[in-house]
Amino acid sequence: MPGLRDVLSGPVLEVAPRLLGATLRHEDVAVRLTEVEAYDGPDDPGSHAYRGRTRRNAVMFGPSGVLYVYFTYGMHHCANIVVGPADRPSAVLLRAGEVVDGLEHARERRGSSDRDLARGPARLCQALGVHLSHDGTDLSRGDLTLTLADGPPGDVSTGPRVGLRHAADRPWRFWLTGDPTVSTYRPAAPTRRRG
DNA sequence: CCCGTGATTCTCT
DNA sequence: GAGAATCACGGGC
Repeated sequence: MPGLRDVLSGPVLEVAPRLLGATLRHEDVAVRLTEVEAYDGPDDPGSHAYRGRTRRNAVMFGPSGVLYVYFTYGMHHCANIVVGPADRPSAVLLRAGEVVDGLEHARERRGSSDRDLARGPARLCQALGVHLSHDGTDLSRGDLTLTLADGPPGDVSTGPRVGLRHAADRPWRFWLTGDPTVSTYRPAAPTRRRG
């Protein structure tokens, strides 16, 4: 049976759907992933890595199996799992999940209905208590761990990515068909010009 | 639909 | 450097 690192080092479009049903745990809270999105290396205009390495995206250029966390819109954190071969900066954005352990703690952090605890990339981070200090964390040890699902999680759907201005139409979003914790689809906000 | 919110990145100098 | 645009979002109406 291949190890976590072996699975995650494959091509991002193969790895992303395999992360559905996997469990990401931070201390007492665990989330079963129900929706993810692929960002594929230097040729993907939607990826943070598209314009090369910066301080923010540096961990995308490192080994697979670590968490890439960034802060955006002045208030939200989003988490990705770095995947693919080491020379290719690819990652899988964790868009939504179901809280399967530490429900009380997740409720304290979120103050929402149970369905919405991790329904969206920033909500997922908030429910898990993941923030910038976790950027670059290795997921195979420590208090932040990823466990792959034992078998196929069920039907998987594919569709366009959410909220990007560039290359959103690539059907690189994967989710568990019919799962209620999958995020609501919001197309990218139109670019507003200052007037 | 609107808009908060502030770090990051871009585009000039 | 400075100033401006951008932003893989979410809550509220």
